[in-house]
Amino acid sequence: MPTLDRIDRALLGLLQKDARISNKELAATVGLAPSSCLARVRRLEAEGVITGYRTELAPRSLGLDLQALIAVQLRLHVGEAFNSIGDHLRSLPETVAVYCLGGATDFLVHVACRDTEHLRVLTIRSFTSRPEVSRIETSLVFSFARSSLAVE
Amino acid sequence: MPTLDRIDRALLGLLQKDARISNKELAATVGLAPSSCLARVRRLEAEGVITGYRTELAPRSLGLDLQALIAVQLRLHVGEAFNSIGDHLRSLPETVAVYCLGGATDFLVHVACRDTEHLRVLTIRSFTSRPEVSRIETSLVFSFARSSLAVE
DNA sequence: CATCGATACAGAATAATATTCTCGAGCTGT
DNA sequence: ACAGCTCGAGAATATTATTCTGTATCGATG
Repeated sequence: MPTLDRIDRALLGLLQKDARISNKELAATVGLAPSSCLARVRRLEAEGVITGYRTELAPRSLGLDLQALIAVQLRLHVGEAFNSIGDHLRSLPETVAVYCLGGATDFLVHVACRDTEHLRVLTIRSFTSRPEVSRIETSLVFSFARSSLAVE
Repeated sequence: MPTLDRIDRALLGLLQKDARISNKELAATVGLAPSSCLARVRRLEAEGVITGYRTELAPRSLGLDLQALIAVQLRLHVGEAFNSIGDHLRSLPETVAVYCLGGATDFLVHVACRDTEHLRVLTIRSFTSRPEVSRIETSLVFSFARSSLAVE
């Protein structure tokens, strides 16, 4: 379990905001030499603190004008059903994120669709017609904002 | 409204998976010269198709072992309340993501906490004690997976 | 049908950056 | 004090990003 000092946290804060910041600028901002800075980042990657670098896209630009959250209740709450439906949900091209939850709702799936017809077909074909699924409830997403984790 | 051709989509697919891929490798994979490839990426950024490059961290590594979804219902459904509470929720250091929803729930907030005590204090101090908030319902997040948007 | 203009790409040249390697400083425990 | 360790700096090298220029292609127009 890695221990993160002040410099590590500064690096993580900067990288969260801009994953493509150059190592040189990163180093200058935290007050390290580029070589030392690079070693730190490599270590954070190797230790699993950094799990990936992702590019964020505007769904609108891809013709995905409609986002929804689909709450899923399973019929049987056995391990197998959780795994199979979980994998299925994650593999859908419309899926943005999948939450596995405690409580009345078993899964919550964030999806991005072209239009209401696309969403309608999706819910039927990939949700309610699955044998593990007992019922679903779909909510429209008006807006969605991601936030950086506090590293201090 | 930008139109994306086959190469643009290939670039977006690759960048989603690894935001730090080098322009050289990107170019080689899609079959362009580095200069042309860079021009495309710059254009995608300028057009707003690419909204940012983010580094994904393991919450566990930051000592955030407990994630929750907090469903928020407002007392008054007026525009002002939506804006003020939305800004507030987004600004919390514990916030991972904020959804503004249609339906019974007005906001759904994904938070990451150190432990149950942290979560308890958070819900009271930053949620139920806000005047705009009517009631909240907190669900434990067992697992959370993000997915890439389909660009095809 | 020729031509103008715009767009997109390639390739070379240059600037900037990443990466590796070696060295030395500071700590720790003996 | 000394060996062993960690961590960072700085130089050298390799790789990459970026700019610039020329050329081909396509579409519209006279």
